[in-house]
Amino acid sequence: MGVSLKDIAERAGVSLATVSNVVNGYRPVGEVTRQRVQRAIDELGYTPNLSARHLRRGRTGLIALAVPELTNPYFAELADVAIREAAGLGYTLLMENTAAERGAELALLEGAQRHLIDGLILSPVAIGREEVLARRARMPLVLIGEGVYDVPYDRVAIDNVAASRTATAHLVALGRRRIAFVGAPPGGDRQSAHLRIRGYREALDAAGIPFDPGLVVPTEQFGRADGEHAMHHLLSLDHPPDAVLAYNDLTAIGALRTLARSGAGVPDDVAVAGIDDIEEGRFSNPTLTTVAPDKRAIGRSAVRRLVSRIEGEGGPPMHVQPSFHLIERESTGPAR
Amino acid sequence: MGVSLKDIAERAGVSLATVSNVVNGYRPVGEVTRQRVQRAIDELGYTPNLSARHLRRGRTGLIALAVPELTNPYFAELADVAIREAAGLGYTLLMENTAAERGAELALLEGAQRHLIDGLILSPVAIGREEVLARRARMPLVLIGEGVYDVPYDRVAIDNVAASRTATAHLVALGRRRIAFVGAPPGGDRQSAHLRIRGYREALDAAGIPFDPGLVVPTEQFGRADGEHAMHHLLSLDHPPDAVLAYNDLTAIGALRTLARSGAGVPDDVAVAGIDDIEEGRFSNPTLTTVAPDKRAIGRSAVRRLVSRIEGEGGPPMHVQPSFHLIERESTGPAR
DNA sequence: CTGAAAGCGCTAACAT
DNA sequence: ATGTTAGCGCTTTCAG
Repeated sequence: MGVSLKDIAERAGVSLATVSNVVNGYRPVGEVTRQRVQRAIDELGYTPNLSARHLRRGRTGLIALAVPELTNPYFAELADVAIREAAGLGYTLLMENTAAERGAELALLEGAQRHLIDGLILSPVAIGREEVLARRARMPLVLIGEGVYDVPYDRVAIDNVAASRTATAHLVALGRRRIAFVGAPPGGDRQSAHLRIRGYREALDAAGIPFDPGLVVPTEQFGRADGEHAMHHLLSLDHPPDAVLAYNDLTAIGALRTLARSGAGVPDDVAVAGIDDIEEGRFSNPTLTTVAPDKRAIGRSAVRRLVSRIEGEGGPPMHVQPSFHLIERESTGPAR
Repeated sequence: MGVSLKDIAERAGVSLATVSNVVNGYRPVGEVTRQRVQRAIDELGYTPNLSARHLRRGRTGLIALAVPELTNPYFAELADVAIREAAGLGYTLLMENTAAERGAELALLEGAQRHLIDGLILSPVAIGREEVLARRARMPLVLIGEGVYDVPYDRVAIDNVAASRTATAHLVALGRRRIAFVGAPPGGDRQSAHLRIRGYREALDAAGIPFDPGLVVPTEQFGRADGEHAMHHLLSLDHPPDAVLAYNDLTAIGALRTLARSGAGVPDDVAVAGIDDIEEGRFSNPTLTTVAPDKRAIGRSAVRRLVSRIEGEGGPPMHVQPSFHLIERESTGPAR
């Protein structure tokens, strides 16, 4: 194997403990000794064996970020922020893919990786409040998104109702009256879709526009293909919508695709808006109006909360609510 | 702490070794004993402490996939495949972001994470052949992409010259004569861009089309914004191109954006093709013609090669060359 | 300020 | 088929 503390201790003519203290700085070390040790470390190219350290400390320095889809740009962008933040705090972040499967989310929740990671950031979509409440594992947990709410864990999520209301109000202000919502939850699960629909309805109510259930289209998943199919369905209606709010940017982009293919003008015939502000929407044709959550804040807060808990911070669970803002682009803009 | 082997051993009235063998199956265990041990494991909810196992075995079971950009869909899709493959082989895959920085690539190459990971899959873009040859670390290494070639390590990469040649030949076959290349390397580094330019030139030569250096546009990076700017430049030329091959799909999508904004017709006025086959290009407007590398094969081969080396496979370095194929979509299709 | 030594939980070599 | 035990490399008491 490689160079160990013992090698350094021998070379520098000191004890193991002293070398350890030079490395970790837990106790003061005399200047002369420190230099001798440091030289030995440099000469031999010592780096601590993390497995041994972890075994001894009972912690691994790893945390996991579990998301329903790795290839979803929203989560990729979030992961990017979270990885940097974790590194800055001395932790390594591991990505987990739950594939939006109940079993996977549950397993993680109950400590599937308990010996590998010190804590978990989970974006739950397939499990509900009861399952989180029934959790028995003690590993620190931070939830992101509004998939599960009102549980005794730290949580980081924007106000989805408000975000959705804002986007819908924008469509209303544009003079749209038949506003569809694409991306309702298939079964009845998927809490965050419910919240976004609630915001949508609130904005409709506020504008005195009657709610038409026929304009709310359920989708299996929340990808581009789902938006594409849902839009297809909407265009086949007797009275197609004049605007669409999609569950997220990805489904919105799918909708744009169908509209382009059908020859419908966007925004002239149909205005389209999404939620997430993924970079793809800044380059789509037309560019996509969206609600931008503060992804930086989400990623950083989630990691910070988790690390605080790992390092022993007590206190009641916190709910961090990062901000969001509407970004108007071509898909709801004036006619070109 | 949690439940340990010792607890199980006591509960089941057997030795540590026997429990270990039930868990790992290294030695046969009597059926009756096995059942007693298994019951104890289930009742106490035992899971092995990985740090201890790693310390003892001298391996961590972690491997890293280091890419220049986490938010690039190509790498996200690759990571998705690789994570699954690694899990299937009993390893956990860690994502590392080099941000295309020389220092980061070099550090990883030289064993920055040596005690955390058993092996590294690296997609080098900022370092060159010499730096890889000068490597002193002994940790197993697999390179992906053609950023560095002809080095004594396993490598997984498609034939970039051929891929690019194929795409260019397709544009030629469409009757295009002024074909631009967007995404040349800025400095002179970035080997894979060179290879793609070589393929582009070969196809031009084969068709008897003179090479026009003014149609090769360097870009800082290889993202959407870079394609957008490069296309802007091309449209400002006295004789703008009638086709564009982009370094990758992302830059191609940036080019599409500029073309849409300028009112140019795609493919009528300008045909556009990319390389990578990211899902985004299947939904862009117009949809993007691209060269699709076998990402599944790339991700799986890279992980398998690495794991083989970690587990002691010797032999000369292998070069795996997954296949690719052209996918014709609207951006080079007939006029709508 | 420094040293000695216990022990984290596991695997594997050696015994029975 | 099962048991005993050394030791992986580190941190952290307890002594000095």
